[in-house]
Amino acid sequence: MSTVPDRPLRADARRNRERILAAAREVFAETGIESQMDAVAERAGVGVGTVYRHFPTKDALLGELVAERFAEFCAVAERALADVDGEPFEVFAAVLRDNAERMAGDAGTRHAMTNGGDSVWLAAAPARDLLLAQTAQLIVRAQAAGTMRQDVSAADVPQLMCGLSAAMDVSGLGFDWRRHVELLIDALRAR
Amino acid sequence: MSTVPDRPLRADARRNRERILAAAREVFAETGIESQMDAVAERAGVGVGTVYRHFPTKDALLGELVAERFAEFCAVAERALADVDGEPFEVFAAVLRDNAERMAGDAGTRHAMTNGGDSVWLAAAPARDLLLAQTAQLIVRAQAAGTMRQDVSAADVPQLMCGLSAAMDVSGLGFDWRRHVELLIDALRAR
DNA sequence: GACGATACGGAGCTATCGTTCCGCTTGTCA
DNA sequence: TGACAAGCGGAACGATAGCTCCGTATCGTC
Repeated sequence: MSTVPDRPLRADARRNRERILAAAREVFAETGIESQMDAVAERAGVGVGTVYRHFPTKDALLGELVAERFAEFCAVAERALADVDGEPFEVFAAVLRDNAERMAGDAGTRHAMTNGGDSVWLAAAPARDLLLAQTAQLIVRAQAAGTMRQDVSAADVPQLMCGLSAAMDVSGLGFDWRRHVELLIDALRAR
Repeated sequence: MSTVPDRPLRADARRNRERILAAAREVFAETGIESQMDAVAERAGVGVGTVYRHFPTKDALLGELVAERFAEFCAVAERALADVDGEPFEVFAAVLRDNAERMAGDAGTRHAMTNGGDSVWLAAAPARDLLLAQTAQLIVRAQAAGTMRQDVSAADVPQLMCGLSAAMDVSGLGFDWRRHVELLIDALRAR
């Protein structure tokens, strides 16, 4: 997972690495995955060469960002799992809403998910696996409480969420992703 | 709306136009929107210049294909509207399943919808508007029958279907679009 | 069958963008 | 403070892919 250097980085290198990641988050979020490496470098106040010193390819940089985002999703799910008082289906629904909100603010990850190559996914794979396992636990709880459809499986969720995320980018008029999430949540609710 | 020439095309030109469209459908469906114009030309047994004579830009060609697909969707919806005997919600659901099936077999339109520029949508706009109107009618019927959620609006449908279509392309393991459609249909069903 | 308009082919132009290369700078450690 | 490794900058390279240009071929008409 990600690029963990053997030796500690020099102070300026560490600083630049963070700057590059921050710049990449911004630039890709604004202009999408098509943004150029030069744009990332410029935003970071750094030369392109420096970007490539830290991330061997564009996909590696994208992968790092996606991995970070998935780590966030995992943290959200972790907190939800720790909540043993809330109604299980509502806890699950809140996770979906939260993740959707994060995706809505991050065009970069959205584009990377739908257009990025396998290499992008590779970097995020461990976090994705963890997230799937956490999702499965949340589902089991809600099903035990009888408030979620019994036939829902953990695999349904990423599929629906990927669809949601992609729909956010369709350049049609008046797409309302909050409405979309609610419809998906209702689809999974027991009836 | 598409390129309707003022004068009738010469016989060979008309033949080539059809060949190019057929080739484009195939190539884009197989390799996605990233396929090169040269590949389309080769498949059509034609030079690139000829492709550009018929379609001024790649987007124009893509737009034509998307417009054709939407025309198909409209035809499906038209037939559904003519069916006054079937249970209205099931008639509506059948339209969704049918359209999903068509999208599943056409990577070109899928990619054009999610990655194509506004110009691609422009060509399909009239068909899209018609489809939306037809969808609205199908919805009204099903709601009148009490088998569809009362709060569903016509705008919900393209949003969900775009998401479905995009999810088909996510390079994760074992995505099952048929399952996805059924979940969406259930989301809209009255409870 | 001949002539003009229409259409074709495909080599090559051009712009874009990821990536590399190498001379220069800066941090670190003794 | 000096020396050396680590890091930096950004011009330039090369591959890709959309698109153009124009000499040649084909169609429709008289």
